[in-house]
Amino acid sequence: MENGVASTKEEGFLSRMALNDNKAGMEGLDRDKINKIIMETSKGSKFYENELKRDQQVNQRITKMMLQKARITEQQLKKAQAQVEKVATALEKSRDLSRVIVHVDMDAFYAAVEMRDCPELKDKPMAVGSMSMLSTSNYHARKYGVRAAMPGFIAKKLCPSLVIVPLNFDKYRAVSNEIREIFADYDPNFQPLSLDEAYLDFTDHLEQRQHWPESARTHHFRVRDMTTAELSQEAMTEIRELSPVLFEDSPGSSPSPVGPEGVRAPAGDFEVFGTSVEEAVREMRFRIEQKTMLTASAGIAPNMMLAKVCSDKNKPNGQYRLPSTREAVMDFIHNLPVRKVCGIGKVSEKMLNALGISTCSHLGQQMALLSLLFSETAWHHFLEVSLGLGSTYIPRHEERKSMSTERTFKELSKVEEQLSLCRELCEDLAEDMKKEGLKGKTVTLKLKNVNFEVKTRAMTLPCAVATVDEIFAVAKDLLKTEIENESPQPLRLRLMGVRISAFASLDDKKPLQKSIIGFLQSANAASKNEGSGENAPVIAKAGSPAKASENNHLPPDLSETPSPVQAHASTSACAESETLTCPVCFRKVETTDLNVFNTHIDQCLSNASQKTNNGTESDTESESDLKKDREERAAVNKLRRRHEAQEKKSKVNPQKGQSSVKKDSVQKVSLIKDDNKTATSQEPQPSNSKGPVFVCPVCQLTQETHDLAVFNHHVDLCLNQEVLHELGRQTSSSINLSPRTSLCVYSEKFVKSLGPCNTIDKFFR
DNA sequence: GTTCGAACA
DNA sequence: GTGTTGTTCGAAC
Repeated sequence: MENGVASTKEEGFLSRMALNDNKAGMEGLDRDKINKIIMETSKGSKFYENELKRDQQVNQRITKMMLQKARITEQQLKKAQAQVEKVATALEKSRDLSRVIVHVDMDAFYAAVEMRDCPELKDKPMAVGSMSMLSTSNYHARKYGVRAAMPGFIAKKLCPSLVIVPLNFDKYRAVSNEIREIFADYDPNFQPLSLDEAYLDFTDHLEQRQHWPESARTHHFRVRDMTTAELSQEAMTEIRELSPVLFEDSPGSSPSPVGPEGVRAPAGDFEVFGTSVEEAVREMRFRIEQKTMLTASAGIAPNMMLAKVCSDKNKPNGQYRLPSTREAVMDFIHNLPVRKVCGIGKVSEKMLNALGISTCSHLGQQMALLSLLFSETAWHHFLEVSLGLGSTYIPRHEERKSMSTERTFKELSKVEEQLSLCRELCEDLAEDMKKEGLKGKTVTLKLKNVNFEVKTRAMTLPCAVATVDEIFAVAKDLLKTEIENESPQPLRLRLMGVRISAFASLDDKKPLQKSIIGFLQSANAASKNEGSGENAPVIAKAGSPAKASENNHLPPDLSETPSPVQAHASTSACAESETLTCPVCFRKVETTDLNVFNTHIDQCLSNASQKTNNGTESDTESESDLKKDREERAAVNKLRRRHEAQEKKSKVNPQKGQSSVKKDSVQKVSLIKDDNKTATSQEPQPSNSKGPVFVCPVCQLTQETHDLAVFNHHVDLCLNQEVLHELGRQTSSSINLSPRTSLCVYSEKFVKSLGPCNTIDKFFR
């Protein structure tokens, strides 16, 4: 109520830096004094400067919004109002008050666990985390303004006697498992939000509960569960004192005091809970407390949005039920600060405040305006909030959409260190991916420099990847590009992260993967037999049978790590086009079904390998087949030699030596060359070489690189494909190209190419 | 459809 | 001495 308005009239300090007292246990604090200390401690730091910048950006957004508002006509507003009413009517129709949704939230969870395990902390202001960052604080500390997401060193300024306890996730996870077991008794499909929070649908439980005998609603105090026979009254009192570790003055509805329905045995060793919602929830909280010696708070409401707000109402160690009537809901919403609503954070709050909106009823009053100033998704959400609506269905199990790992460190500017850190992150990520059996197509690199500026760079591959080498191949390229873009200045990093997303289900990929590996295996065997110089080692690396499925045992040497193309060659192929070209017979396969395509390749491969086997292991092969085979090889070698000759010339002078290249493309290449003539083809280009984009003269596609060497690789690659297709045209009608010959065309350059891996994709088209 | 920054929990 | 993980959205391309 009061806090919304306060941030609109901030004087001099950044609203985003100021104390966020939107948290239980933080009412009635001396905000001004606390904010002064926060500002004084922060001022001048890089972090502060960045926050200042971001605050100004938000202010600009607000200015823009206000200008937009000023241009809105009466007529527009009227029309908007009609539209809003239409949507509101529809929403109102869908209002469902029949579900009983509960949001449970452990009180100051990490801090409470630490206090439970170390009673000396009980009466001290304490927080869990480090000097850099606190995860949570106990209620003593909150009185000083110390709260979650506050750096420890600032907290120490606010409260010099603060005890900071390091995080112990294993412990919290163990407790979390304990409470989840209890949740499952009330709703087996409960949705955990974090280690200490969950949504539960109590509807079904309550229905059954009505028929439960008292015995099923009777729960014992902890002492009863102890194996030791009888505990003295003193011992029991002691345990009870330990239990609500948090506070003396809890707002109410604690699981222990008897409610109207509950029955407490005189000795206090068991309690019978009633059949109402409140009783059921109180029982759940009681059981949590008995099991973990920690308290929880809960909110009971007809939907998730409201339940979450309600669980905060009587925190700590309390619960609040919002009756399931429209009237009660609307009353509840009326003065509710918008910031209390899940999804409305400090930026949205500030923007709404600028429009004079601080409570949910304001929201309802201004909906027409909001519908003109905010996106559809945003104003629909606002409208729902203003009507007290939220989801009544708790999703069972949401599938993960991304997985990431990131690390903050003290300044890292050396390229080698950055690369090796990047690899470490990829190793961690790959390990996690393996645990969940995931593969993803999009790799995102996250960088934060010493000025706290965050950048993300992503690359989507045509095929899902999972191993260290595959992920690192992409992340490394992304990182290298950023390093190049910054050069000659170094990237001064304080954080690096790697994320993988766009998951493919493993079932989709497995069969095809087998095929490609088989493909490369045959090739490897063939190339060894043939002993054909340059190709052999490369093929062996990408597709040697032992390493094909798990090629994360490559040497850690950075220069030896595979490029994305190589990574793909070893794992997968994707097909998203309408027709697919078989890499073995070069015929177009009219399908988008990878399994069908796969079967086709398998067929081709088995034909081919039969031929190969026959050739090497039996004498039954006909002369003509042998001859054909030799012809194929001769053709491939001839084309390859021709291409190599062209390539040598083009390395020296890209304009020449590419006879098949169209004129206009050549001009583009020469333009690029002029721009880069000072750079050697081996070294990353300095930032001043940004100039024109590279357009491949063969495939006509723009290449995302400023490095001529990289670009050359790509052109080589395309030329190789030309060779392939030329060969394909020559042979598709009469000669069935065997895997070993077609594999010869995977020249070293192809496999080593740094170019984007859609080249492989193209190959399969 | 992809990429990227931003907001949010 | 200002964290980590994951999701979602909107804008730009």
